[in-house]
Amino acid sequence: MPQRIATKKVMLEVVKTACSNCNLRELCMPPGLDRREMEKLDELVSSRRRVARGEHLYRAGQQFDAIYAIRSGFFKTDVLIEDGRDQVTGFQMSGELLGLDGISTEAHSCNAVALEDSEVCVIPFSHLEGLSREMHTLQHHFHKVMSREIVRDHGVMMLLGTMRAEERLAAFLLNLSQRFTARGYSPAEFYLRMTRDEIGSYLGLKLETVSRAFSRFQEEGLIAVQQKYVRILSTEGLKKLMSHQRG
Amino acid sequence: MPQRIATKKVMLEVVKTACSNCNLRELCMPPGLDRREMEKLDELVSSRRRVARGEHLYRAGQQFDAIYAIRSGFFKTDVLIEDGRDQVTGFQMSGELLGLDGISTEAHSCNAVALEDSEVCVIPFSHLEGLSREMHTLQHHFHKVMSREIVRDHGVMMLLGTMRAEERLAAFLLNLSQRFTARGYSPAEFYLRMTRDEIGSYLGLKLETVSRAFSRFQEEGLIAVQQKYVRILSTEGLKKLMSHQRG
DNA sequence: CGCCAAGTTTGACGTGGATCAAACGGCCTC
DNA sequence: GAGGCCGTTTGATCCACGTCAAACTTGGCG
Repeated sequence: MPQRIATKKVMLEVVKTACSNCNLRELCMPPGLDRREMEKLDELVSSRRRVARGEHLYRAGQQFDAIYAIRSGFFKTDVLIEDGRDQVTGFQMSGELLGLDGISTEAHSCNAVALEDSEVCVIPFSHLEGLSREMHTLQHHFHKVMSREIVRDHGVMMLLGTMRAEERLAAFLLNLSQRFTARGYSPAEFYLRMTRDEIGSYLGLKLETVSRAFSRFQEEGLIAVQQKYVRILSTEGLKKLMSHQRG
Repeated sequence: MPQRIATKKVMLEVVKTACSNCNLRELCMPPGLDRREMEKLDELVSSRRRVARGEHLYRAGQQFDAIYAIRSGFFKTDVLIEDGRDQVTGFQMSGELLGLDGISTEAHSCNAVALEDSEVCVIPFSHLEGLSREMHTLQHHFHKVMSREIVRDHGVMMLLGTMRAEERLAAFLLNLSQRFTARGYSPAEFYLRMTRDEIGSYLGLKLETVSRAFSRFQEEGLIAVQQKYVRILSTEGLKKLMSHQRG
C-alpha cells in the first residue's frame, strides 16, 4: 500500500481505531474507566502493524521492546530447541496479548507467527510501564493479565502431564469454543486456523493421533468435522470425556 | 515457641533480617539499588511466616492478598481437578516467589506445600503495587520476575510435550543443579526434597518410570543416587542425553 | 483444466511408558 | 531392638500412542 498524505480523512481513521473506540475494549482494557482515563490509554498504542498469514510478528532472540495486542487475526507462538524439536506454546486470538515472555530477558523467547492475515496494536513496553505508574487501574490490569497467562500455562501443563489424547483434544476444542463465544462468535461452529500438526505440537501428540481423535469424535457424534471446519454437537459429551478417569 | 516481648533484642533481629541485609538479596531484588531505595524496599515485607514440612502456605481457592518470597526451605505447587488427578506445577527454593498465580482472579489457583521446614517473607500485594508505582526499578524487576515465570512454564511445556522419560529427568536434574549452584551449594551433590511420585507428577511420568530412569542413569555412570541423595557424575552426559533426537 | 504440493486420513505394526504386583529398605514409634 | 509404615526398586505384562506407509482431498498455479 502506498504511503498516504496525512489528510483529515486519515486522522479520522486513527480516531476510529483508538482503544477507547475499539470493540475489543472489554477484552484488552481494565473495566470501569472514566473518560479521562480512557483517553490516556489511547496513548498506549504507538502504531499498528499488519502481519500476513505465515509471517512472523517476532522471532525468538529478537530484542524485546513492545508487547502486542491482537486487533484481528490469529497467531501461534512456539519455542524450538537446537535439535530441531519444537513446541507450540499457545494460540492467540483477537483481544489477547503477545510478547509477555520477552520482558524477562529483554529478548523474545519464542516465535509468534500469524495463522491468518492479522493486525496488532504495538504497545511500547516502556510506555506501558510509564502509564502503569500513573494509573493504578492499568497497573493492576496488566498484572492480572500476566498472572492469567501463568494460570493458563499451568492448565496446559496439567493437560500435557495427566491427560490422554482424546481428553486433550476435547479440552482444546472446549477452550476454543469458549474463547470464540467471548468474542461474539458461535460457540459451536468454527474454523480451525491451525494444522493438525500444530494442534498436535500444542497438545503433545503426533498429527496422526490428532486426526484419529477427530475421526473418533465424529463417529461418536460429538462433533462434525471436515478439514478445518468444526461443529460441536455435544459440549456435554466432550466435557464428560474430559473428566473420565484414565483406565 | 512462646511469644516474646518486643525488646531491643527482637528489634535487632528484625533489622538483621531486613531485605537490605538479606543474603538472598541478589535473587529477590532488583540489582543496583542505592541506599535510599534499598531502605524503601525493606518496607515491602510486612511479616514472616514459618511453614512446617508438609503444611500448606496457601491452598487453591483461598483469597489472594500477598505474594511470598522464600527465605529458606523448599516448596512445591500443585493443581488438582475434580476427578482426583493432580499435577505438580513447580518446585520452589529460597529466593524464589510464590503466589503469582493468584493475582489474576484474586484467589490462589494452586496449592503451595512446604517440602521441608521453611520460612517465607509475606509481601502484601497492594503494598507491592504501591511501591512499584513509586519505584521504576522495582516495577520493572517485578515485571521481569513474572515474565520469567512464563518463560519457565514454556520450558516445562516443551519438556512435557516433546521429551521422553530419561530426557525429562536429565533436564530436571540439571535444572536443580543449576539453581543450587546459584545459591552457593554444590552443583553436583544435593538432597532431593520431593518423592519419586512428586517428581513424576511434575515430569508427567509415573513414579516407577522415574525410579527406573534413576537406576539407568546410575548404571550408565551418569549419577550416583541413593534414595533422596543425588550426586551428578557427568553433567556432560546428562546434557548429551537431552539433546538426543528421539528414536 | 490438470498438475503439484501441502495437509489429512486411515491402516498395520512397534514400543515406551503405564499398570499390576511383589519384595526391599529406611525411618519412626513403642 | 522389633514391628510397621511409607517410599522405593524391580520385574512381568499391557496398551495408548508413535512410527511408517500409502491413499486421498484441497487449493494454488501455470
